[in-house]
Amino acid sequence: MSIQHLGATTSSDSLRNRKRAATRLSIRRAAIELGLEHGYEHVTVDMICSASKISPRTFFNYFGSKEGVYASPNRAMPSEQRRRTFVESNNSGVFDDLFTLIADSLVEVDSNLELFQARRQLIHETPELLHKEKSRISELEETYVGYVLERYRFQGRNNAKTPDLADEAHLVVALVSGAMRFAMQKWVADNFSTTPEELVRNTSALVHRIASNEHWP
Amino acid sequence: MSIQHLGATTSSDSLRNRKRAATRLSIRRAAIELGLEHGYEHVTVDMICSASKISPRTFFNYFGSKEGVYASPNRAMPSEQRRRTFVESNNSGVFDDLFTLIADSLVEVDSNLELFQARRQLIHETPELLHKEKSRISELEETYVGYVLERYRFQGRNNAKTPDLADEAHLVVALVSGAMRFAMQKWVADNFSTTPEELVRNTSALVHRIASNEHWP
DNA sequence: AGCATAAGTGCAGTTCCTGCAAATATGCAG
DNA sequence: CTGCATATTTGCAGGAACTGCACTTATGCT
Repeated sequence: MSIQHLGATTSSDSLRNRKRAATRLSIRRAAIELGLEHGYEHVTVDMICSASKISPRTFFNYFGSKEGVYASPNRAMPSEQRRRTFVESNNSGVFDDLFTLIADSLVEVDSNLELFQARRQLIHETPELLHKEKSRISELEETYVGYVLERYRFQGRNNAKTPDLADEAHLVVALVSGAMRFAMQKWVADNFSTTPEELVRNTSALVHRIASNEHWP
Repeated sequence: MSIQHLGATTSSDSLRNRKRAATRLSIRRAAIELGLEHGYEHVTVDMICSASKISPRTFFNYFGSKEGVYASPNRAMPSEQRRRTFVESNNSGVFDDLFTLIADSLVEVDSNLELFQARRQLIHETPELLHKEKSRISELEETYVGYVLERYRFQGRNNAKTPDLADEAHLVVALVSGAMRFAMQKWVADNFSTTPEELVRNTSALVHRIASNEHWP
């Protein structure tokens, strides 16, 4: 087995990989189209399969479950670059910085904008899928807790001075997640008309207003 | 059909109703016991049925789904009394008041404490059930948004002065939900050792600390 | 062209869940 | 106590999601 060989089979645009990607896309396209037409619960995987001309077994090889075909195809993880910026930033509060970080990583839009929006709409009108999407996001929460802790440590805070530092980090992430859910919901409700930047700005402003109405120190 | 008759059949402790409640309880007991023993995904409804000596069809008559048997049996809606107090209160900020309101309504413990804790533990160690529980809670969010808006109006705020008042209410609820998820997670992690009051106090204190570290007005 | 590997398929079987109709239990009237 | 209306439980047939396994087909080298 030569180096050539290795290079060829692992290259991301071999015939095989391109074909795989194309099949994957056509299945998702069919699934979303059928979903918007008949509603999620009235679409069977057999329908998706005949529409995209594959066997049910292949469908499950690709997506693992019926819901899987409607899941976000993004990794949604911030780049190392962004992570460092967040950890070492001191410009603004954790809340705003983390909110922006997550927003940026969510907004790396699908290659296909049309499909992306169709998918969003379907998810929006299907509570079951909406819940799944939410839990997918919250699975990353532990990662973000780690980032926040790194940032705290970078600022010189530690467990000796603040015994419940981990709790504080968890709560920050939980609060930001709440704000994020609000923002995303508003985004789909507005039919994606606002830019992510505006959205972030508006939400931040609202948070500030709420905070200033509390009797907090 | 006499009034006597009507009174008897609708009374909540007729033989029928008591029997129903007993069956319901015994099914749940069996399901949770099996869940803790084998893990949620390795429990089939047939197993639950033979353990509680009913037919599968009856199981679905009672709970509608396998997950249903593990769902919280509480309504988790605040009483009218509490609602009014929240709407008309002016002591503290919305955030703290809403957080307390929701916490109180969640904590009306099950009649059977042992079963309640067993259920909590099982949910805690079963991501799928945990997510379901979360979405069940978030279905009440619209109700809470209504409460917050009522409170705003009671304080003399309205859409004329604040066009995005509804957005503000939604965001408040989203933020409180985040804090609530944190608190509940901590509660199960601590094995229910802290009292709900402590939990609320600790979480509030953390929120205040976080807020004071932000550069908010 | 031949061959190793990857991708796709067929099929049998499990589990969750539903509709429908039949069997059974309950509680009241007479 | 007996019968009757109503509530509860059950059996059965079947649909849909999903998995494991063995088998065929396609791909990309040499």
